[in-house]
Amino acid sequence: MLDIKLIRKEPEMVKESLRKRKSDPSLIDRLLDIDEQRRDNIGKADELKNTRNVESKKIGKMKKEGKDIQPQAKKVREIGDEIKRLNDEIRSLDVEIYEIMSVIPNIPSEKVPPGKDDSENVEVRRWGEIPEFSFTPLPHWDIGEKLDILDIPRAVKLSKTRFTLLKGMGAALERALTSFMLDVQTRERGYTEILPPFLVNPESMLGSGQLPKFEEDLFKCEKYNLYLIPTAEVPLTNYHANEIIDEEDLPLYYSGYSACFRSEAGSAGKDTRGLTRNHQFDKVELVKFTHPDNSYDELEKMLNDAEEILKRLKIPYRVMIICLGDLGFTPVFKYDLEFWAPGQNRWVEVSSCSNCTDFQARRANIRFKSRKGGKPDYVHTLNGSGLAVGRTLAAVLENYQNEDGSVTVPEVLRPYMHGLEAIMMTEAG
RNA sequence: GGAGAGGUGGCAGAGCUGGUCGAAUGCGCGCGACUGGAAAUCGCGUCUACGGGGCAAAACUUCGUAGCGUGGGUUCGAAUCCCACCCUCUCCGCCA
Repeated sequence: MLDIKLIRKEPEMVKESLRKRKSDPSLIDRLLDIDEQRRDNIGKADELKNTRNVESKKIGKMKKEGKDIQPQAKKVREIGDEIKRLNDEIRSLDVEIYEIMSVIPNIPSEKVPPGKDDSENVEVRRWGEIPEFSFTPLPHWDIGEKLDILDIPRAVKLSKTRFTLLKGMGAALERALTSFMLDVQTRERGYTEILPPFLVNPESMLGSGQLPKFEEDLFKCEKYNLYLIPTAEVPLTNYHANEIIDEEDLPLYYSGYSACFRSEAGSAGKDTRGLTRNHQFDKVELVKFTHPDNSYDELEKMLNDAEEILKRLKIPYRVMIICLGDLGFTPVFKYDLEFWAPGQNRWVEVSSCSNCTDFQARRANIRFKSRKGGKPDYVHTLNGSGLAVGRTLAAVLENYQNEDGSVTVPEVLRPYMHGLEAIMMTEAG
């Protein structure tokens, strides 16, 4: 949600931003028109309410004095009818304003590079050596199948396509990765761990920006009016919804594991194999609530927190800045982390770290205030994956595969795997 | 799921035989006085949103409106009455 005052003040700038995002800039003219009507009506209604309050109080006095209140009551009732009419108008204008406001995307930072789609994202740095194999490295789904730790056909039998099932050491490795990620973020990087609900109400989905525009991407539990979360960003960001945080307490860092559920509408044909794009996956999420003055610095730190996981796993990756055309609805600036997948001979996204500035804070009504007074202001919210667990598992399998079909367990994960050094054919299952 | 009780400001807690209630009181918090400093004490202050005016603008200020779980209704007027929904607590049932 943008600030309506900003739209009033600089409509051309907002329109230009919409044009760049291929949204319809005429929305803004419509919005400003309704906004003016609304304010006009509020002014009229408030004036009438004032009159009503004054006249109404007179009735109280008249009653005490034993006078006939009927003529006065009739007069005030008529004022009330007019107020009711204006209120109805205001309400329908409010609805229309909200409908428009909630589909206007955030205004990208000026630092976002131009570009029409993900092919124009900008690489900022690489870490690690791309490994050389003396054999042809396999994609993770082949590795997983051979080791009998990834069973997709059975997952499909149980559920439907685009669901997966981990077995034996595969499941254990997923758990190890999750614990490792959470331990790093909570014990070393200052995040407070949250294990959130995986089903949330529509208000929460509105707060973080999934609704109303992206309903088709969500799984809904119709009977209970709840949605399965597509990321822990939703519950973590809404954690402070409708609250005013002490300025002294900022920044706040939260990290949480959740299963994530995405309908993947419109992704037919993409990444159909393996762990890369499924309806359900595990993720450790990072969310920050920061002072508006330092959200960009905090984004850099958050990016480093996500990178740290890949560094310790010794998986080569690169950092990308997302260009205008690939940015999405909510963030003003976004980094992606992509690991090198030798079995697929390509880079695969494993994390996104975004600064959403006050866009979500406005929707979810998350503000901060100094104890010493002053007006509350909206916090900035940031979110990032730290990391997507399923894809990280894929990264481990592909980067740590050996010629005999075994997979070496990365050193940092061994404490979480009871010291296991490698997953062998014979140990499968 | 059944029975009952209840949801008031940062917290606790009055008000709930409708008008003078944005709402007593206490705590907390902020500023000031006192003090070598602190505690205690005393004084002042302390919600938010929207709309209009003042200011280049923000801060701020002034006027008005709204808000006592949420949404409707009754009434000239609702924290107070009625309805629906949500939530919390206690007991029972069920259950990992």
